[in-house]
Amino acid sequence: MNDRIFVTAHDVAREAGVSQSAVSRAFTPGARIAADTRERILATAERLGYRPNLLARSLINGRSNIVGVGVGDLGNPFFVQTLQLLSNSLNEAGLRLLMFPAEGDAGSEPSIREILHYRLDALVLLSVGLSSTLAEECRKAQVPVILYNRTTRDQDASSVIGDNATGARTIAAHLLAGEHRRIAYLAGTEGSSTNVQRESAFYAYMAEQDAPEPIRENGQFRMEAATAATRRLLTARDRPDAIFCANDTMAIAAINVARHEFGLDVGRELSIVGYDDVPMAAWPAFSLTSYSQPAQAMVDETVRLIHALRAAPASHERVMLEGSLVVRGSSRAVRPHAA
Amino acid sequence: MNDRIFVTAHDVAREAGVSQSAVSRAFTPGARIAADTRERILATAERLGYRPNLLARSLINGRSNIVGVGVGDLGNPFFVQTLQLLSNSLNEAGLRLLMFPAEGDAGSEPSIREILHYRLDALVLLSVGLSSTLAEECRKAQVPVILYNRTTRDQDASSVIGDNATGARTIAAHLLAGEHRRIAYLAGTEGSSTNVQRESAFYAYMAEQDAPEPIRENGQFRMEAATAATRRLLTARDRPDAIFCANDTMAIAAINVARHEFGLDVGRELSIVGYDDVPMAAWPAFSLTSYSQPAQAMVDETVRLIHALRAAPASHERVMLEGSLVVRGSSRAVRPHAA
DNA sequence: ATTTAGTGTGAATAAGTATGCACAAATTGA
DNA sequence: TCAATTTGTGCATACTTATTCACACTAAAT
Repeated sequence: MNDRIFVTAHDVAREAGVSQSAVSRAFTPGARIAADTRERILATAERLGYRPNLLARSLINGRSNIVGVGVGDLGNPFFVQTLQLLSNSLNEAGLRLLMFPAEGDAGSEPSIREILHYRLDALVLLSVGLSSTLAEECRKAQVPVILYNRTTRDQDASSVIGDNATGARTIAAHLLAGEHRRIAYLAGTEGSSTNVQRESAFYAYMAEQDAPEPIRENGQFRMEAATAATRRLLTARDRPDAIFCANDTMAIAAINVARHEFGLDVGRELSIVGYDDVPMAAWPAFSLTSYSQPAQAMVDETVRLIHALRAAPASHERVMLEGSLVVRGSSRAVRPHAA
Repeated sequence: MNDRIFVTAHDVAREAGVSQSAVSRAFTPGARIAADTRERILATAERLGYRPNLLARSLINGRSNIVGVGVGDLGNPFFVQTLQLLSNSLNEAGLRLLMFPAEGDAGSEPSIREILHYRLDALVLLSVGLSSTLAEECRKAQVPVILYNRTTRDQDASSVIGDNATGARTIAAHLLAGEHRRIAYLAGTEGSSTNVQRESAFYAYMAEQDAPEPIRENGQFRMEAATAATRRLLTARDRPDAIFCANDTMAIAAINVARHEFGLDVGRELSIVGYDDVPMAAWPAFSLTSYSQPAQAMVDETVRLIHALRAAPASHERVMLEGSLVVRGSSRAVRPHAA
């Protein structure tokens, strides 16, 4: 059965005329070993094609140098961007990225449960919810959890998020400055902390300013649902003249519908604002006004947290980072000069 | 140092009054163990929060159930789509996905080399080249390599690709049918098999039909380079009336430049055709004519290959799948009715 | 009743590496 | 020169689980 024969430290030891311990030390930075012995061992190892078996190494020191990353919908460019940045940062930090789908739908949680037992250094969930049973599993398996772009009431998990309240309020102020009369809110997944924070801050600010209550539709943070929701909004009698979409994916769907199905001049007849400031938002085809999330900074914080949690697995920390409003052509910033 | 205490099979054994062997057998499907003993052990394990350590398990049976996936530029939606599909398929097949950046740039190869020694079941490279030294490393480490959307002369690697020659010829025929007079080819990364195959088939077909030789620019398969290349093309005196871009990412960059920087009516004044048929190509904002790659089928074949290579690591297989032309608004299919 | 086959279990070992401990050799200090 | 320290190395063990072997026992068969 086991027909794959690998070169082991013993093979190298025999060939180089040393003990297996010496081989191990040659590959362990800072270990006590003579320089020339080390050289000879490394040369022999190179010649035989030996590299330490990382599984065995992980088995001994109890940590795998692997970070689990659960991703939801990769149709969302914000996750893709995050995944790219995270992949690079983890690699530079000498950590491996074990990726798995974690849609929160059927069949995903068993997968997470399985993966937990790789002695993960940490589990990062990208915009994925943390069920209480999963939290319990992680606690049992002693795997620190970091929620990315989401929080939870559960105190066992760390999180890295943007300042959604400030973002939503800034956007509300921007839209009100443009003197829009009928403003809609295209919500993300109901119950997700991200949507709850953006929505409540948005509605609260509108109420503070005595603006009429926004029309509400739900786009699930996804393109298809947002497309349908935008159609409903634009078909309704009291069609809005501005839509705040809870993320950029939905905003781009909204632009597509408004421009190509309803022939609207986005930015003049209808303002559309998104959230995240994904790279695509800057494309001239969309020129989407958006509130940026500092993706690189959020990833940096995530990696810092991973290191911190390796030292103190039981601790937890909640990080919140600021973004900024990026005004582009999809929204008018000031009162229109002609009615 | 090792302050994370885990529940081991011994703990469960002691608690359940059996031996460690019995615990192992309780978790090994098909092992000889009495049903009631098994039940009792599983219940105890559940109570103690025990799950087998997958690292130790992998160490023993010599395979990790982990598949390494090297990704290049995640700015390319085709890779993102592939990654999403692959992630789901591997998960369903009980395999884990270890992702790492493999741009082919500096600093990436050491990472691959490191990762190889996780006893990977296979290494899948998404549109990433396989250097001869890396091929040698993989051979030494007995890790089968699968090149996805690329091939190599090296006979040690398996590959899954689309039929680039047929695709390029079909596109050439499509453009010639539209009676375009000046056709440009926006090339991908020089030397990549994907670009070589598309380019040579495209040029060969044009020559066969006695069409003038295409203008050539290089866009590196990337958006930024393609943007600059398109500017050069459209600024030149003999501006082309059609551009075949070697992938959709470059085609979308070309559309952005043509439409928003040069004010061209894409599809009437200038035809733009891509390759891959990524989801974005269907958006009305682009409506990009493209030659589809059967992403799901390619991923299915990849997973099938992984299983085949687990059984016979030394073998290799080259799979080529057919796509089809998807005509949309960015190109005219027939002769324009008015000159 | 006795052999045969089969079942369930534990002891022992193996997978490949890291590391504490002991000891020899080399170096330092007086 | 001798004690004290430092350096380099090997031996043995540990990490955790899967699996072979041997043994006790039950059930079937003659």
